[in-house]
Amino acid sequence: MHWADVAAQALAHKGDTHVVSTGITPSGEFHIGHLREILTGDMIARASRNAGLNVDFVFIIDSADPLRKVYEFLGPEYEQFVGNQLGAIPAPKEDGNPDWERFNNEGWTYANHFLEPFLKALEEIGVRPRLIDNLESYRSGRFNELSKIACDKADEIRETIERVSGRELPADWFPWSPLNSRGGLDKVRVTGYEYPLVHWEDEYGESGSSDLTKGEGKLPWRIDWPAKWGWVGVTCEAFGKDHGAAGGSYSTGREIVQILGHEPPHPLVYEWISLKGKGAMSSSSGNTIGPIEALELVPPQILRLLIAKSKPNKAIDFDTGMGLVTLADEFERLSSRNFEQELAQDDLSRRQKVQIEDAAGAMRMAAVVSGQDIQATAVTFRHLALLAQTKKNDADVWASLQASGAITETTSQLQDRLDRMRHWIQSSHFPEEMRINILEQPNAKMLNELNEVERRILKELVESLSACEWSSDEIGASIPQSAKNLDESPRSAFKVAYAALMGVERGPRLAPILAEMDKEEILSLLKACVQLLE
RNA sequence: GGGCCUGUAGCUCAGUCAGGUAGAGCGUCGGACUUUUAAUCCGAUGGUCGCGGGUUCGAACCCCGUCAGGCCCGCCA
Repeated sequence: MHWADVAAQALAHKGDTHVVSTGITPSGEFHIGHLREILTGDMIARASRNAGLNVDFVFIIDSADPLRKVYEFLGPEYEQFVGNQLGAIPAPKEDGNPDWERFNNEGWTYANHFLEPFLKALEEIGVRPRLIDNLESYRSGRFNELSKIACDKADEIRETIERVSGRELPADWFPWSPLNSRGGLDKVRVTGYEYPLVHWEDEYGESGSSDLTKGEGKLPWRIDWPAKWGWVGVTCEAFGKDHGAAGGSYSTGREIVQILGHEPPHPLVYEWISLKGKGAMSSSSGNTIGPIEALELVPPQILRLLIAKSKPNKAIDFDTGMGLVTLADEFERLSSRNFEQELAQDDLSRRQKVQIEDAAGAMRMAAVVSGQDIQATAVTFRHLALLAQTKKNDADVWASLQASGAITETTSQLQDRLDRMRHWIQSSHFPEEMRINILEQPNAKMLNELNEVERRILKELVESLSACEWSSDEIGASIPQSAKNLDESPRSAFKVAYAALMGVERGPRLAPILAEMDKEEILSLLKACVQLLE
C-alpha cells in the first residue's frame, strides 16, 4: 500500500471527517523543501478522499511569526522590523529595502510577497488548499478562546513544556507574546495578566497592555501550533523531522492541545530535501531551488512523483542534472504500465505485489488532477533532450517523432514538455553528459584506438560525406555506406564517426545533428582526424 | 547527556508494523536489430541486509548492545 493510503487508513479508523493541515512561515523564498510539506499533506488528503473520507485540506500561512533577522536578501532598512510579524511589515523591493508604497496603498506585506509565487506554483501542481492566514486569524479573534485557556493555565503549560522538552523556562515566561511599543514580539516582558489583557514592559522603556482577543500579540510557537489544531479542528498533520523529535514541538503540542480541550492530530514526520552535492536546502545561503524554477524544468507530475515515490521518512537528494533525467524516464516507464493487469497475475509473490501497488499508488498521487489517468507520451526525456538540441524549431521535432512512429499527433502535453525541455537545456542544471558536443579538435586518444579497418573506414567516410548532399537523410545513408563500401558492418562506421566527431564510443543519432551543422566544418574535422593518424 | 530517524546489489530504494528460500528499477556486461531514438528487445551479472550478541525450528524483520550519518531537546518552520 502506498504511504498516503496507509495514512488514510489510519484516519479512517478514527472517523470519516477530517482536516488535514499544513503550515509554512513565509520568511523568505519558498523552495522545494516546502513543497514536500504541502504535497505530503495534499497526498494524504487525496488518499483519504479516495478512501471515501470527507476531508478539508488547509494550508496555514504563518504570517504572525516574526522576522528573525535581516536576511542576506534584505536591505539594511529591515533592521527596524526584526521581531515584527511577517504579515504586518512591508515587502522588499528589488533593492531589498521595504516597499512602503505598496504596503500603504494595497496592504502588500512581506508575507504576501513570498507567498504569491508559491501559490501560483501550487496551482500548477494541482494543490488547492483552503488558505488560512494566521495573523488574520489572531486579529479576527479565532484564537480568543484557546488563548484564554492557555493564559489561565499558564502553570500547567509551563510544566508540560519543561517536563517534555527537558528545558527550563525563564521565570517571567508567559504563554502569550505581546507586541511591544514598536510592534515587535521580542525585547518585551510580561508583567501581569487580567483577561483579556496581558500587561507588558519593553526594553524601550515603554509599557502597555495587549488584548489577546484582538491579536495584539500571539501565542509562542509551542502553544500556537496546538491552538491552531484546536480551533481549526486539525485531525492530521505532516511536519518536518525537526518538529518530530522527542521533546520537540509535536511532543509538547500533543499534550498542550489536550490542556486546551482538544485531541492531537495524527502525525506524520517527513525528512528534508537536499540538493544533490550541495547539502540541505537553505534560502539564506542561496542553496535553493524554488518550485517555480523546478517547474520550468519538469512538468508538475514529475515533481509530484518525486515526493510521492519516496516514503516521507526518507531523505530526498534532489538532483537537477542526471537525476532528473532518470526521474523523468522513470515517470515515462511508470505511466506506460498497466498496473491492474499486472496485479491480476496470480503467481505474484507478496513482495512483487507490494511493489506494483506502491508504484500504482505513486502514480495516482503524481497526477495533477486527482483521479485523472496519466497518459504515457511514448517520448523519453532523453530522446526529447536530443531532439530539442538538434532541431531548432518545434515543428521539426514533431516531424521527427511522427516519422519514427513514436507519436501520431502533437498534444499540448508534448508541447508543454518540449517548452520545459528547452528551458532546461539553456539552464545551468542541464547535465553536461546530455549535451551534444561536436569536437573542435580531433581526439587523439580515441582515434589511436581505431584498428586498421576502422582507419580505412574513416577515409572512406570523408569521401562519402564530401560527396553527399547535406541533408539528414543523405548523411544518414552515407555513414553506413562508407563501411559497406569496404564490406564492413555498418555498425563500425558509426563507431568511427563517433570517435572522430565526438570522441566517444556511442552517441545519439548522428545524421540530424550533422545536418544542423556546417558541412565544411565537419569535413575539416574529419580530415584533421585522418591526418592525425598518418 | 537524553531522544527520534536512517543504514539492504555499483546507485536509488522496496521488503521490517503481522518472522517463513534476499527483491525492483537504474547501472554494468553480453546478444539481437544487415542506416543508431545514448532507442528498443532478450539474456546475464550483482548483497557478510552497518557490526556483535540473544530469542526462535526459522531473523533483514523481534530483543539487547554497538558503530556511522542526520535531526531535535536554544521563546525558530
